[in-house]
Amino acid sequence: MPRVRFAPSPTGYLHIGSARTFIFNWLYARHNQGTMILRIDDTDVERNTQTSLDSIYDGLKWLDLNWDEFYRQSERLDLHRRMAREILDKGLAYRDFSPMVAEIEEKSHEDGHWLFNPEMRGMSTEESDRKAAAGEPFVVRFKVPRESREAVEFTDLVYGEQSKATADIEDFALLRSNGMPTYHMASCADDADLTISHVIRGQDHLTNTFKHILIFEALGVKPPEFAHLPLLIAPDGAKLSKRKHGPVVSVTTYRDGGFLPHSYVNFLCLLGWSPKNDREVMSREELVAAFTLEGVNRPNATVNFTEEDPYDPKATWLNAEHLRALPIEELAAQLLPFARAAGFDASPEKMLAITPLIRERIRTLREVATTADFFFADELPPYDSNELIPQKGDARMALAVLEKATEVLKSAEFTHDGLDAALRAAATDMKVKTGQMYQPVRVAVCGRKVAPPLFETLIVLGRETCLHRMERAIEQLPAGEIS
RNA sequence: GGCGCUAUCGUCUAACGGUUAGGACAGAGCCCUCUCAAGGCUUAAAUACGGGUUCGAUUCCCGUUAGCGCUACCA
Repeated sequence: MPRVRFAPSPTGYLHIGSARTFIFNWLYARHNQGTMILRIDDTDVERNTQTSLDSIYDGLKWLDLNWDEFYRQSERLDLHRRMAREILDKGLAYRDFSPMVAEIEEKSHEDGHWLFNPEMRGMSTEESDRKAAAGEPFVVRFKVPRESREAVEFTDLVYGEQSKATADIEDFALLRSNGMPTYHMASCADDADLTISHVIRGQDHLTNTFKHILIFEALGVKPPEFAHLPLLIAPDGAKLSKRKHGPVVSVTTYRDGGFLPHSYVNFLCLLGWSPKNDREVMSREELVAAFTLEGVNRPNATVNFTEEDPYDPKATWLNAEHLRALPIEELAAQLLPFARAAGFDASPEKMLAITPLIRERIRTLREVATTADFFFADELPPYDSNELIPQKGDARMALAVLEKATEVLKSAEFTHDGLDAALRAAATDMKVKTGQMYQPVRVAVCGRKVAPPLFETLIVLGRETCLHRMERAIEQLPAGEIS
């Protein structure tokens, strides 16, 4: 039974790349009847925030993603320290009493690659113990076995055979001078203790993996399998970041933008993974059934957003697809809060009546605001009365048509067939094309030319509202041109 | 700088040595039609470059270039 984990550090809101990492872990676990573990990697006390933690929970909840076990690293510090101590005692690590380098830049400016401080690495155990006992601050560093071993190797389930010369791995820290474990130490200690079988994470950790293998081996533990995921990048080629790309990197942007949680999960899955059979619109069950690590691609994937449109067009299209696949009742229920947020006095009944009319005209839930507005307005907002004039017609025709239609609507049966027959007959009667009949009526009741099909719209609006709006339209007609 | 990873239409991707290099989104056009959508059809659009290996390379190897990642007492 595989055991996988998603281990975010609560230092920002839930990033879409993190969300995807969770999803791939989750799909792997569900596909293989394994265990999904959520582990909060909060060893960096300075940068952790409760807001960030809340955002992670909110995002996962919205996406309807669950987990089977939960841990917080901050509650497991004893374990991390004990394991670090174990490595130190085995002589596989050493204390480094060098003062902390203030400037991060300092090291990177050096030409060569910093590996270790010979003085510290070579210090005798006695002296090291004495200095430690005297209270001198130190970090514990892993003693990378450059003499005894040529390279560290492993097989990545996505990227294949990996190898790195020990000569290229620096003596990384295990414990900070304040006693807190570093990410490498805490992560490996927990992965070992929680018997994680597969570590599925971003490719930015690929080169860290060599260090992690060293830690597992020092602990006398068999390393888990590793599967690294291609990164999500912005159209400008850079890694997605809030500072540079703004809210597009947050999952809440999509939630607030009216995306269905599952369609968004579907979209994220298609970034860096493919079922290899051209399937794109997939249910959650289908994703679980189709997901394998072999299907994960190696190149980074671009999230295609622009200044004008923060949403990837494919995400929008997928959302429209899922929207249409929803039962009317379900869609109406999803639409309701967005309608209310737009300031509409929306009742569930009315929403249910409108939903079939807009279902194929909206791509996101939020578009209910611009697509269904006239259904909810008591009084239509001002519109250009010239729009009432039919194609190849004039104000005189508009007036005639509107008056005729008003008569028809007073008595017509308010059903699709009833309205169709009555209005069509009226058009024939007046010797105008049906379009010349329908368009003025549409503008009169909707306040614009672009709207759902006319008869259904009239039915939902009801006879009374329709007649009122027709009356208002006739009043608004450009008077001068009529006589 | 060092080390690592990657490279197919604008974007997401398929083709695990032999295809007219396929699909989807976005774009263009046509059809359908009471407008707008939805739907149908059509169209344009790619193997980064240079060497090998091979009867044959998108596919395997090497190099170049480019992008990304790591190189912290961040994760």
